[in-house]
Amino acid sequence: MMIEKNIKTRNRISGIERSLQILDVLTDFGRPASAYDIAKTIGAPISTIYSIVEDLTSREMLTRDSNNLVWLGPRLLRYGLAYEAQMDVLLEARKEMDHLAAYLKETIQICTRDEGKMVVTAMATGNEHFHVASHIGSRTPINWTASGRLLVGHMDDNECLEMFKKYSETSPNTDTIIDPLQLSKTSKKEFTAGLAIQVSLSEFSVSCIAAPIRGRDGSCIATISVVLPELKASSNLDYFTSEVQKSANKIELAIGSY
Amino acid sequence: MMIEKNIKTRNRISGIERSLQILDVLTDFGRPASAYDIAKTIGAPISTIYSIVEDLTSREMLTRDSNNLVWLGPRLLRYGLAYEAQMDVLLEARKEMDHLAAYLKETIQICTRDEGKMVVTAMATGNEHFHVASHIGSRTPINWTASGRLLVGHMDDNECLEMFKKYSETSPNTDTIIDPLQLSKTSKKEFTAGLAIQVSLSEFSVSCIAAPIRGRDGSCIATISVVLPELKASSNLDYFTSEVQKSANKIELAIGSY
DNA sequence: GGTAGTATTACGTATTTATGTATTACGTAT
DNA sequence: ATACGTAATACATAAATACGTAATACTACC
Repeated sequence: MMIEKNIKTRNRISGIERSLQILDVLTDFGRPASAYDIAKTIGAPISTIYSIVEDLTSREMLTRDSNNLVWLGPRLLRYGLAYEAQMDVLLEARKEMDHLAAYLKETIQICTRDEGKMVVTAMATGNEHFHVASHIGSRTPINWTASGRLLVGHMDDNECLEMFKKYSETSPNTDTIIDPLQLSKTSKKEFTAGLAIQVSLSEFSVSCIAAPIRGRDGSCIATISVVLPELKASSNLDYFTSEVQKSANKIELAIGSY
Repeated sequence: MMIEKNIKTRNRISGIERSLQILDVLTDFGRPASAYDIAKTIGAPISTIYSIVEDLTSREMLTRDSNNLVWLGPRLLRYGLAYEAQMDVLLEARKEMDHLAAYLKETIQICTRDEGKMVVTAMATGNEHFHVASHIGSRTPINWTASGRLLVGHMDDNECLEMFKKYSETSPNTDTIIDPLQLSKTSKKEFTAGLAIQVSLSEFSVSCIAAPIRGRDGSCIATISVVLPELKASSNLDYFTSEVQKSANKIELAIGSY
C-alpha cells in the first residue's frame, strides 16, 4: 500500500500577482523599502519576493538605491502618463482647472478615487503664497475630505455604506466624522446637491469647496475643488461655490455627460 | 532504440515579460487595441496574449471597452502618480513651472526623456487663448525638439551620437535636422550653454525656449521651457531666455544640484 | 558566548503556465 | 461552395518558476 502523500495543496501565486502585490506595498508605504520588508508585509515567501524584485528591477519597473531599498521605477511613470493622456476627462478637467486657477487666483485640485482613497490627480496653484499640504499623488481616506465623500456619493445606499465601513480611518483631527451611516447619508446628500464643503479638517484653517464631475453613466468620476484660507472662503462662499460648480458643469459638457 | 525527440528548445517567455510587452505596445500605439493585434505586433503566440490580457484585465492593469479593445488600466495611473509624488525633482519643477506660468503668462512645460523620446511630463497654461498641440504624456522623437536635444546633451560624444543614430525620426516638417553627427554636436553645445531655442518646427509659428535641469551627477534629468507664438518670442528673446534659465537654476538649487 | 531575530543568497522540486495545436466563426474574394 | 485571412477559445503538455528548505552573516539582548 502506498503511503498517502501529504495532501496540503501548496498554493502557488503567479509572478504577475506577486509583482502587483509588491507595487501595491510600495504605493501604500509611499517610500522605498527593502525586499525583506516587502515580503514580510505581504506575507509571501522571502525567496520569491527577492527573485521577483530582482526581475522587476532589471526591467526598470523598480529601482534600487544605494541602501538596497527598492522603489517604483521610471517605466511606471511612462504607463501612467500614457493612461492619463488618453483619459479625456482628465484632459478636460485639467484645462478647466488651469482656467479657474487663473481666474480665482486660488489653488484648484482635481481628485479621483482609488478604492478607499481619494487621490489628488492634478493641481494648479493660483496663489503663490498659499501652500497646501496635499500634493499631486497624495492619498487620503475618503471620509476625511469633501471630495472623498463626493466620490462615492453615486453608489447605492448599501454599497456606499460598505465603502465607509471598510475604508474609514480616524484622523489626527478630532472633527473628522467616523460613523459610517452618517457619512454615507451626508455623502449622498452632497452628491445630489452637487456640492461639498469642508472647513479646517485636513489642515489648519483651510477650507475646501468641491463639486462632483459626473461621467456619462451618472457616477462621480472626479471632483474639482478650490482650496483656500477659511476666512476668504466664508466671507465669499456663494461666489466660490457657484464658480466651482460652473467649472464642473463645463467639464461634464465637454466629455459628453450632458 | 528510441526515436530522438525533436530537440527544438522551445523558448518560453515569462508572464511578467509578456505583460510588459503588452503594456509597451499599447503605450506605443497610444490607443486601445485588440488582443489579436497586440499578439501580431509582438510576434507572440496568440493564445498566450489572450490569456495574459484576460489576467491583467481582471487585475485592473488593463481595461476592455465594448468593442473588446483593451487599454491601460487605472492601476497604472496609481503607480505612476505614486512614482511622481516621490520624485522631488518633479515636485520642485512643478512648483517653479506654476510660478513662471503665472509670471510670464505663457505656457510652461516640464519634459523628461524615456529612451529615444521626449515626454511632456507637466504643463501649465499661462495664456488661455494659446493652445499647444503637445499635451501631458505626449511623446516626441528627441531630434524634433529643443528639449529633446538637451535631454541627451550630457552624454559622452559617442553615446550621444548613438542616441540620435538609433532614435532620430524624419518629421512632417522639413526643417527638422536629421544628420546624427550634426545633431549630437548641436546637442552638446546647447547643453553646455544651458539653453536651446527652436522656432516653428513642431508646430506653425510656435517657438520653444528650453533650459536643462541638471541632477546631482550633472546629467540632464528634465527641461523647463516656454512655448509661445514666434512673434512674441523673437521680439523679446533675451527676457524669456533669462527667465527660463533663472527658473531652471532655482529648481537645481532646490534639489541640491548646486 | 549563546540564543533569537533580521537580512540575503542558493538550490532542488512540485506545480503552474506559456505554448503548440486544434476548433469554431465570420467576412469576402475567388 | 470553396478558399483564405482574421478573430477568439479550448485543451494537453513540455518547461519554467514559485516555493520550501537550508546556509551564511550580522545585530542585539540576555
